[in-house]
Amino acid sequence: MSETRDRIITATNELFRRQGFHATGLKEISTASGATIGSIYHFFPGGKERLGVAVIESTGAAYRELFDAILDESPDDDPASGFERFFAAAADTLAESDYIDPCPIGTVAREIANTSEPMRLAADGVFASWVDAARSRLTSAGVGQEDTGRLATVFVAMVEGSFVLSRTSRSADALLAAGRTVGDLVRNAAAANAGT
Amino acid sequence: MSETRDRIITATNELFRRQGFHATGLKEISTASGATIGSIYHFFPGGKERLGVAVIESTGAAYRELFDAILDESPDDDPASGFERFFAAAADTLAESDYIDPCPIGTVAREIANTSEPMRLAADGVFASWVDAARSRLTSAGVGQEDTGRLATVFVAMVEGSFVLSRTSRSADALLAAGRTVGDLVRNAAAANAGT
DNA sequence: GTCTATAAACCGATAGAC
DNA sequence: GTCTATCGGTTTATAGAC
Repeated sequence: MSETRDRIITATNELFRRQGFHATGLKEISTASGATIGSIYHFFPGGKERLGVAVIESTGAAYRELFDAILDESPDDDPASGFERFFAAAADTLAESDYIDPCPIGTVAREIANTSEPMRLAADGVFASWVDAARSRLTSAGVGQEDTGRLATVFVAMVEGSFVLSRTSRSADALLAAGRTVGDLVRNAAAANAGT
Repeated sequence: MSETRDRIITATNELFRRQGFHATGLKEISTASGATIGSIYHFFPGGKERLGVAVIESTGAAYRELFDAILDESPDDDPASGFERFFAAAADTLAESDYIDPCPIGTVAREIANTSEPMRLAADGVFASWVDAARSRLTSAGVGQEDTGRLATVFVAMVEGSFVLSRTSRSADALLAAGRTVGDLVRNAAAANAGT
C-alpha cells in the first residue's frame, strides 16, 4: 500500500514496544517515521486511537505468521518442540534488542482495556486469532479436543506473562521456563490422548 | 504512618490499575486522593517516579500476603488446590470490578521497563518475592527441588499472562484455564516426586 | 499528499506563602 | 504539612496553504 503509511505503522510499533501507548506522542512518531503530523492524520483520520488499532492489527498478523513459520519447521512426530522453539526465539529477540518488548500488544492492551473500546476489541481479536492458530497446531499434534482450547489459551497467556517477567528481570529465564513447561504440557496431552 | 501518604498511594494504585502509569496525571492523583500537588511532592520528593516505586512495593507486598492467606486455607494433603483458588479469586475480583486490572504492577512494569530503572527494579523485586513465596509452597507440597524454581516462575507468568487475556476479552476464561493448568502441574510434580 | 502554524488543554515540577 | 501560582514544555487535534 502506501509507503508513508507503512513507515508510520513501523515507527509507532517500535515506540510502543519501548514505552507503550500513552508515553508515545504524535510528535515523536512524526520524527521517527519522517512523516509530518498532517500525514499521520491524513492516513489515520481517527488520530492516535485509530493508529493504535492499525498497529495492533498489523503486529498481531505478523506474529501469527511467525508462529506458523516456526511451527512449520517442526518434524511431524514432535510438534511440541515447535512451541518450545517459539519461546526460545522470543528469548533471543529480547536479549538482542536490549530487552525492549518483542510485542507491543500486551502493553497497549493493559493500558487501554478500560478506556478505548476500539483498541480493546482489536487486541481481543488478535489474542483470539493466536489462540486459534495454537489450537489447530494442538489438534494436528494429536491433543484431544477437550484440551485444545485450554492449552491454546494457556500458551498465549504464557507468552504474555513470561514477556513481562523476562523483560522486567532482563533475563531469559522466565521465557525458557515457560517454553519448557508448555512443551511438556503439549507432549503429555498428546500422549494421554494417544493412550486412550 | 501518615494518613495522607496512604491516601495518595491508594488513589494512585487505583488509577494505575485502570489506566496505567503514563495516562495518570499528578493532578488526577491530587483530586482522587484529596491531597494537593504540594503534599504529593512533600511525601514523594522524587515526584511521580518515586511515587510509582512506592505503589509497586506496597501492592507487591499486599499481593504476596493475599497469596499466602489463600494458600493457608488449603488442606495439607492438597496444596495444589490453593494455587487454583488463587486464580478463581482473581477471576471474581476482575468481574466485580468491571474488568479493571486487579494489579497495576504488570501494566506499569511493561510501560517503564526500558525508561525508569528505579521502577523496573521495584517491579523486579516484587516478582522475585512472588516467585519466592510460590517456591516455598511448592516445596511444602512435596515438589522436587529441581522443579520448584521453574514451576514458581511459571505460576507468576501465568498470573500476569491470564490477567491480560481475561481483561482484554472481559471474560474469566483465561484465568480459569490458567488456574486449572497450574493446579494440574503442581499435583503432577508432587506425585512424580513422591513416586521416586 | 505534504507541510506549517496554531489552538486549548494538560504535563511534571518548583517556589514560596501560610 | 498544606496550598496556590506559575514555569516551560508537551499533548492531541485542526485549519488551511501548497
